[in-house]
Amino acid sequence: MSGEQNKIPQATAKRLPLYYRFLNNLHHQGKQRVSSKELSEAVKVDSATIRRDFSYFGALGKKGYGYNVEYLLGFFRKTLDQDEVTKVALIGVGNLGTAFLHYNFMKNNNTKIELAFDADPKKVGTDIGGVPIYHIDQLEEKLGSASVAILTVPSSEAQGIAERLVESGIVGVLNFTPARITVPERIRVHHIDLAIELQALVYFIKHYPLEGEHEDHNGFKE
Amino acid sequence: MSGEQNKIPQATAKRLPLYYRFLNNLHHQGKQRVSSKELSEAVKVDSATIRRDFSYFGALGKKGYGYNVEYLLGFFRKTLDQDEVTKVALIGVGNLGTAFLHYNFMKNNNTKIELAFDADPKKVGTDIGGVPIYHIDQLEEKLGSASVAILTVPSSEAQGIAERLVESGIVGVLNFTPARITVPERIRVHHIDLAIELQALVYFIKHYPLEGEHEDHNGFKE
DNA sequence: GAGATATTGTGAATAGGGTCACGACTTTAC
DNA sequence: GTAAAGTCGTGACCCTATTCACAATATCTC
Ligand SMILES: NC(=O)c1ccc[n+]([C@@H]2O[C@H](COP(=O)([O-])OP(=O)(O)OC[C@H]3O[C@@H](n4cnc5c(N)ncnc54)[C@H](O)[C@@H]3O)[C@@H](O)[C@H]2O)c1
Ligand SMILES: NC(=O)c1ccc[n+]([C@@H]2O[C@H](COP(=O)([O-])OP(=O)(O)OC[C@H]3O[C@@H](n4cnc5c(N)ncnc54)[C@H](O)[C@@H]3O)[C@@H](O)[C@H]2O)c1
Repeated sequence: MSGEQNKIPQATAKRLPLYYRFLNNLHHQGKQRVSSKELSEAVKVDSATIRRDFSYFGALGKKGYGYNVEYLLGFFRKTLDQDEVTKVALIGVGNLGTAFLHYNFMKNNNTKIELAFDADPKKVGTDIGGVPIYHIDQLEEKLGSASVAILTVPSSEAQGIAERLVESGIVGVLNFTPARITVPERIRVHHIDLAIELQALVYFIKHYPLEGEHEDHNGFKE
Repeated sequence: MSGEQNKIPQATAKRLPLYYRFLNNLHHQGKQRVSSKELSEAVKVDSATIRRDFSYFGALGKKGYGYNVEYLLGFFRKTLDQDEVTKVALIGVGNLGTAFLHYNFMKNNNTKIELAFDADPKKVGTDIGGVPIYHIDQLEEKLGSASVAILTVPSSEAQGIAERLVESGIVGVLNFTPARITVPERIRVHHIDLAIELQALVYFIKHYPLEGEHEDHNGFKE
């Protein structure tokens, strides 16, 4: 069922939502055609990479012309959305979790946070941005057909909750806690570790200073 | 200054804060030695990769023994510049920005959000988690020696603010907006695009379902 | 319609990381 | 002291992704 358009590299798959978003922008601006070069400037991805990415889906463009925005958009809509909304559950309505709920995650895409869980009785029973908050004790009972979970609980709770989620049929986890959770191999876990992202950025700045390609050395002191 | 221990792969550099964090845990647990295999299980990184990562810094371990936790920790502290705090400014104290300020970013590391900016007069003048919030009009005036910025403004504002930040001497940006900003080459920008992370996770689940491989992949000889 | 120009799609080369597998060395057991 | 067990550091290999560079093909100009 899902295995037909098979060989798309993962790196490409991660860029698809980005392309999709920018194509939407272009479409709203009334643009009818776009070249890989233009798109490259907008999304900051090399134009050859864009052409290669698109080519995995066949010949979507026309030589000497570029790509038809509307056609491309329709194509991505089918490819990304699969006209099927994935239900997402959010666990841990604290600082981060609340922000995500308010963001009411996606306007034009295939995911929706349908429900949330917390251990705090003050939060249970309320809703944020239309998403109801249940008590974590009701996890198994309420989870329903949600297949993806966003994990924003304290890190000490992460492993235990992850196990319950897996038991309840979740197949993907977006883990914002610093804990590295252990789950069966069939479960996909993506870590987003904000503290590490910041530390890594600082490390790169200090250890791999980017040269401004112009020779103008303005005061890099030792 | 920074160019001596040069050839560390970026992938390695991104894992260093992770190692550091787990080594700290081990140290607090009173553990004195650790093998790459043990560490591997904790951080979910292949043990050969860990050894390779460490080896870029020289021979930090002892054959037949493993690594001395305290020594390794001291080494990473120096390498990651834990002693020297990088000042960070946060721009846009909305849902996400507020969460970050409350998190009071890092306990055991080298970065600190020192100040924040927003355009909303109701927020200006207050502080969150001890971080003062200034008006965005005072950006140039107050920014001081902050060298990194966290960007959590509406995406329409991102490019304009980024330009002002660059003008004011910022060298790194952690961009949480969906906008792809254009900056001089010497500026390092890391994008964290939460919507895309979620979409990509969903895409992977649908198109690359992980088989629950019962066969464990411990291809150890014998 | 012809020549100039634009742009794709892709083979080939390059870059970048991850993993295997084993020699070298250390520690542990007895 | 000797043998067994444990673990590192790394050469060799493999895989994935990126980039170059160009033939093929389309559009545009007049
Ligand atoms: N806020 C940030 O900026 C930030 C940055 C990086 C990482 N993180 C990580 O994200 C996670 C959440 O951070 P936060 O700032 O939102 O923390 P928080 O303390 O504000 O929120 C945690 C929420 O989880 C709830 N909770 C606690 N135990 C629970 C359980 N067993 N089941 C269900 N809910 C439970 C709490 O009631 C609370 O609402 C933490 O692991 C943190 O380390 C946060
Ligand atoms: N909240 C989320 O979960 C989430 C998820 C993914 C991406 N994002 C992105 O992160 C960014 C922030 O999201 P948010 O939910 O915190 O939005 P928000 O609207 O809650 O916050 C934006 C803040 O920026 C301030 N602001 C507006 N214009 C400004 C300016 N010119 N200078 C300084 N401050 C200004 C506003 O006053 C507000 O406080 C957005 O670009 C959003 O797309 C947010």
